Amino acid sequence: MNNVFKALNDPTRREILELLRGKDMTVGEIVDKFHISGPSISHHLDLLKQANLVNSKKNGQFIYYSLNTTVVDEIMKWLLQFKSKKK
Amino acid sequence: MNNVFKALNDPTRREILELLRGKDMTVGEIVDKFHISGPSISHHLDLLKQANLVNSKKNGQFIYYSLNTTVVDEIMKWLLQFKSKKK
DNA sequence: ATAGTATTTAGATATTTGCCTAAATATACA
DNA sequence: TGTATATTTAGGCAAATATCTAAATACTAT
Repeated sequence: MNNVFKALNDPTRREILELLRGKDMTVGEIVDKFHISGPSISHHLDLLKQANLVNSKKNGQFIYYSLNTTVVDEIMKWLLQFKSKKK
Repeated sequence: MNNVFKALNDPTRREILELLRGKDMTVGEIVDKFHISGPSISHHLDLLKQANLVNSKKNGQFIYYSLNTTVVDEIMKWLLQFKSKKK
């Protein structure tokens, strides 16, 4: 859970997730969407992966990143506890 | 939104939120639940307040902190976008 | 008024984070 | 094999963060 909130605590990483909502993308395609170096984007993707928010799949010399929404459910579940008072 | 994820990106602050789910608490009561100095807890509470995740109300020399769940809905709404593919 | 309790503000320090460039690795292709 | 492209790893630096102690502020009560 720690990794998840850490991953979400950055505007660039959140924007990457939103991009991936449209379609799977290679690192290079993602890099082109930002004014940030490749290595930095690579690092962001690594953190997103550690949080299980994205998957990656190698295809030739490209690596495609895609959304992994299984963790999203967990976050929502965690958040839901606050919508009901604990007795 | 940035403030919210920033506020949630700390185990102590998340634990404070969970504590407040049970009942409103004074700063001192919260401090007693952790092995962290008063000023540090005060700072955490400040960040939670900036994120609109808690409210505070002065009562004599005490300040009571309580949950504010209005932002929780916004986070869930943001998260929900990932559960449906963008066309 | 003085002393005591509750909380915040200020200032210092160690750790973490985000960014960069340069170098390393992996694959493709001529 | 040798060169170009895609991505990651490594190393370094500046800014942000979490923590602490000491001092300031606010209220209570003797």
